[in-house]
This record gives sequence, C-alpha cells and structure tokens, in this order.
Amino acid sequence: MIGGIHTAGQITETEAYAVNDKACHCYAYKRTRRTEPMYLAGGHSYVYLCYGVHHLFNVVTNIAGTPEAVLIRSIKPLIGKETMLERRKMLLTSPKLSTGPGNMSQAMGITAILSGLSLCEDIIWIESVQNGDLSISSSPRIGVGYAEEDALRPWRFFLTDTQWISKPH
DNA sequence: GCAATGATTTACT
DNA sequence: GTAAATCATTGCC
Repeated sequence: MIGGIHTAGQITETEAYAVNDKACHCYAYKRTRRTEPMYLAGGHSYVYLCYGVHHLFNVVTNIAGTPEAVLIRSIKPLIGKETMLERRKMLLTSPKLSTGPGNMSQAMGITAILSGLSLCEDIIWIESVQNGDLSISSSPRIGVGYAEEDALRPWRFFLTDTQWISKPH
C-alpha cells in the first residue's frame, strides 16, 4: 500500500545475498550507512538506488546483526495492474512491466525512502499463498560478475513455469 | 572534498 | 553485442 494505492503481485524471481558472499553489500560484515537496514531483524525492507536510476527492493531474512537478504527481481501483477501500467508509462501488460529489479520496483512504487521499513505493517507486506504446484528452479545470479567465485553460486530462484522472469542481458 | 563505481535498463550499431 | 544514462554511496586524499 503505497501512496494510498494497493498494488500486489506474486513473487516469481529472487536472488539471495549472504554475509559471506562477495556480491553482497555487507560482505564480511562491512557496515555502512546504506546497508544499515540489512542489520535489522528479518522482515524488514532494504531498498537502494543502483546506477543512479533503478531502485532495488530486498527483504532482510536473518536475525538482527546478521546482514543477509533476498532481492526481489520479478513479480506477476495481481492487484492494481492499471496503477503499475501508469507508473511504468505503459499501455499494455507485458513481462517488461514487472520483471527485472528496477522494473518491478517502479511498478510497485517502491523507492529508497521505503528502506528499513518493517514488512509487517500496512505499507509493504508479504503474504504466503499456499500453492502446491509451484515448481522452482535455481541458477547463478545475474549482474554480479565482479564477485569472482561467488558469482557462480546458484542463488537465483525463480518459478519454472512463468513468463515473469527477467533474461540475462 | 573529490573521483570511482555499481545487485540495471534501454536504445542503438 | 556494445554503450550511454545518471547519482547515491564509498573510499581515499
């Protein structure tokens, strides 16, 4: 619920970032002002601006003091599609609407001012929808080639049978 | 205080 | 496939 408008979607693609992972901003417990939200308890948000253009939305997953998080890369729009189209300045719903971290954040109205929030309040929240048919695959992460051997870790997870998946550049 | 850089996207050659 | 856009954060001076 952002700006009084409710938008929602099913998460279809994520990437994991851990403290012993060179691709993570908090590698080896490096602590900076930007990454401070990652040191909160699991269930908080961590949003930051990348390349000066795109907002990336993460969910903090570990206990307080252990900075680990999951990057939400793509969603399938379910509620408020019209709002997402308007935010993205698009006319028709297509996979480009909300696949890819930057596109997804823009469609959901997420910006860096929402970093450090609890995901148990009425602004952003995540619901568990039981669906026994989910098929999930994994692969190396995208866009972290600078992380040396950690770039090969298969920490990208996505639904096998969906079009809402970003493609490597 | 200042230069370097990136968990990306988009458009162009 | 390659490059530009574009800026907060970081790290070094």
